[in-house]
Amino acid sequence: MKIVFMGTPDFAVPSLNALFGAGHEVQAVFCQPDKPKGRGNKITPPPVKVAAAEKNVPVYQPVSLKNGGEEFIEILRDLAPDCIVVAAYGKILPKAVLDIPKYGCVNVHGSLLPKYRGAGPIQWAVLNDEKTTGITTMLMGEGLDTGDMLLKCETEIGENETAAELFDRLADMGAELLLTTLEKLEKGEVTPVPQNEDEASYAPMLSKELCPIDFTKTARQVHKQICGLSDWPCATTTVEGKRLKVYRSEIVDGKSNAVPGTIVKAKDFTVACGDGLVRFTEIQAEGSKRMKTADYLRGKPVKEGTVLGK
RNA sequence: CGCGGGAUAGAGCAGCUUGGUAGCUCGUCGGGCUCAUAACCCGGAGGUCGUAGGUUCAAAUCCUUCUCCCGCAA
Repeated sequence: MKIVFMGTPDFAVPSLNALFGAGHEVQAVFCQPDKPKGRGNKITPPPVKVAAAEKNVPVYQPVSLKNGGEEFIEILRDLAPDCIVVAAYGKILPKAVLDIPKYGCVNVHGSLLPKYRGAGPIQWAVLNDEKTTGITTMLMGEGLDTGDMLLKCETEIGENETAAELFDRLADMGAELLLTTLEKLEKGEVTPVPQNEDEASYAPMLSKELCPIDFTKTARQVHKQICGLSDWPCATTTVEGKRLKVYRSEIVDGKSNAVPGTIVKAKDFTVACGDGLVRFTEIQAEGSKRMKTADYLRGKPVKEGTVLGK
């Protein structure tokens, strides 16, 4: 098929590469403009742009497809793709674009729609302690992730699985499901199913306001917060006034009457929550690298009785 | 030129202010104790102190260059 691909972050890269691998003709790639990022505010190209450049595919980075994006819509009309594939592109496509391809615009979304529409479906599924999540492919409509569904693929979320790990798994699953979807779409073997609006929920982009750990919550809630925010933006607390990022944790059997946030076992960084205990297993201190908690404690032991977050 | 922290043995750190013997916790190897052990005791190996210069009788330490890593803010 002649395909135009639209996507921006890492999540979209496996899908793009899958299109190449399956022999589709990728005519062009659209992604967000390069943005200042990280230390020193260096201009950084999105991962999809890098992946496309390796294959020598033309890359377009319109600021908008709605206002002032007419020239890009002309480009799309001239290319006349059979299908536009969208994976975490980060922009709403106007109807003028949706109407161009013969087979429509196919979106790869990281949740079991209609749940978790929006920019952060994978992380929110972990944060909310969902047992399963998955990938949904759909024909895009004008709303935010509201289009008719094509295929789904479900997977379990591991007890200690971080959002980053799930993210990688779903990106690969999405790539696979995308190929299947295109195949069936071309053969007319798939019937679009409307989403049930009553079951819809919204998963907004994560913000750093979610990061500070509230130890008065249950151990399970704290644990899932840590998993869901890892690697980014990452759950945080403080030790003796210094910031500590927590990348991984485990729920520990047992109870403590200590004030929530108290380190009850210094040897393996077990902390009391409102109900139950959690153990940090991978952390990062200010100015230091991310490391296993055991490594951290060798150089900077913590004291039992220390209360975190103060 | 956004702000700041860092690079020392396989791992994590201290030492730097006030230059002068390479230190701690752990791992590793050997030995001992023990019914036994991830516990305890004794001993050993292992480091161009990130790179390149400078100052000095002498630099991990003071000055400058470069590289890499990290937090914050966007």
